[in-house]
Amino acid sequence: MREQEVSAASFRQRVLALVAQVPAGCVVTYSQVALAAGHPGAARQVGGVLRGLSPREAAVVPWQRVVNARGGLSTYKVGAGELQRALLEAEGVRFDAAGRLDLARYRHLFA
DNA sequence: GGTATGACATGGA
DNA sequence: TTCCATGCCATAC
Repeated sequence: MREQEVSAASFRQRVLALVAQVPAGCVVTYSQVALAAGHPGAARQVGGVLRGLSPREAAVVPWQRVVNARGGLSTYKVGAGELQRALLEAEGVRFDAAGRLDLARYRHLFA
């Protein structure tokens, strides 16, 4: 999606476009996505968008690369958390004993 | 069009 | 550093 199209899209569309930009092996926080989408403070809605992803969208958008500010996973669906962690580890992201990843190391910054 | 909801963030204890 | 309460705001009903 081009930048013009992104700016004209709804918050939901922007979130999907932004998350799609995150390269493998990197992650971003909900607040980062909200800010980049032009709605600072709407971090909660980022989760709301990902919550309602259709199976087809979930297959295209790397939703597993979106984590909370503590570097932890916040998936609400039982099982999704394990899947998310497995996907990230497959991309080279390591988790510590507390189940959190090193944001300072894996965080992706939007342009 | 109003109300309820929620995959978060942040500050204080 | 962890736990609780409060604020925020687009979506879904």
